[in-house]
Amino acid sequence: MEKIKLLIVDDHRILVAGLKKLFENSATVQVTGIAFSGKECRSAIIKELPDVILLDINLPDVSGIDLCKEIKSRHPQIKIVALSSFNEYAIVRRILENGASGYVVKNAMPEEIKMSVEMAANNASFLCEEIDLLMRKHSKNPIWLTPREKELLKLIVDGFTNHEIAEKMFLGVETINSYRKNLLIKLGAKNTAILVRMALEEKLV
Amino acid sequence: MEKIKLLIVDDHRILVAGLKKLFENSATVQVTGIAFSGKECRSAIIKELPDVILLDINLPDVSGIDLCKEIKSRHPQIKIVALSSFNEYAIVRRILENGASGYVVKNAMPEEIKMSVEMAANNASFLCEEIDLLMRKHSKNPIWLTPREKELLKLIVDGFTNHEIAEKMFLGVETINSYRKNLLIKLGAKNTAILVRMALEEKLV
DNA sequence: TAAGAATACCCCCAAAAAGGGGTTTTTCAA
DNA sequence: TTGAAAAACCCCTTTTTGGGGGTATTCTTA
Repeated sequence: MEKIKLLIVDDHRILVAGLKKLFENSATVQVTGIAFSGKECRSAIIKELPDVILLDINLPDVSGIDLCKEIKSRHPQIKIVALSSFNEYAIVRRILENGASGYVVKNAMPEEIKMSVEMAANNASFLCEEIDLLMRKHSKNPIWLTPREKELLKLIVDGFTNHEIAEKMFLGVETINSYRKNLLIKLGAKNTAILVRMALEEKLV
Repeated sequence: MEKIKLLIVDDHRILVAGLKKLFENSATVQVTGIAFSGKECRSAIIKELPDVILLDINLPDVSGIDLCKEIKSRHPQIKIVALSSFNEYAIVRRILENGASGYVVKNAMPEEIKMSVEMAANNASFLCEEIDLLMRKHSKNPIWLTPREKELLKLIVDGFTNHEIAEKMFLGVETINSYRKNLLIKLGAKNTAILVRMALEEKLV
């Protein structure tokens, strides 16, 4: 059986060195390429046709989420494992929605990283322990805002008054008022301060 | 001349592997120890008495800032280079105030990391390029709040009304009103939403 | 096709915040 | 010791928000 061809995409040079070392003596995985940016990643894919990509979602030139989507649409057979420092629900959810087979935080155990690559290659999905826990916790009380509500929330966070928002959204001030009150109830926020805080902390905008 | 004795403290195993590799063939630096937590760090210091510590400021068990302070008070001769993913002014400033000789982001070039350790050992300070730029930018318009203003801002972010804040701070509501208006002017914020946003984004609280 | 969201609108009113003016006392450093 | 900054207080007014009720469309999906 052939070894799994792995492409590592991350601008953290030291981390990449660590990853290379991790797979150095692996019987199942072979690191066939390294890329430090989205651009390098694209050309590496064409050159090497990897089976799995370990993809940092914070690259200097492109959003990891967009890149993930792009890769999956062009090469659906390539499996992607997202690699990131963030353990935030919104980010994980978005990257999984965009075709990633796994998500591993950078301080995960080496075994978890190895595992994630092998699982991905076998068409299975994998989340490191920390993220798995996070997803379970959040799936209990998912905060789901309608597109319109998100739009409004963003404008509130940007500091516009109801009057200004009404103009921007081509709606009546009363409508904005209703929406706003609804948002407070929906998020259990007592006032604008809490609303803004939640929006920023939970990355709702 | 003796080699610089370096202790690496970071819970990101892969990154640590990369760092070890980085110094493997170094003529000037020798990695004498590895620690994956604050606890391990403390015992490693006693055992090995390193010259320089590469210290991740996001350890699982302790705040890197507190740990840095603690180490410097017990072993003033040990130089500390902070290692982090964050490029935020408030964090960098705080860690430098607490005795760090340098600050390097994790996606810095390997040369920068080597440099930072050597500079630290020679009693010089070092900031990686990205952080150096950040510090220059922010030193132009430092946002300085008085202790009382910070206290107030925190309560605003926590969603309390002027009335509630007045009770908590044992002050009159009018006083809170004045302070609050002053905060808006000082930070150039137009309303509470912007105030909360700035407080969170600039880590003023 | 009927229920349920989501969207958009309306009124009243009270509470809170924001904008404008001030004063006094304390604290701390030049 | 004398200023300047910080801390605390006060009044008036308008704007913005929040709390409580509603109603009427569309659009989707079971």
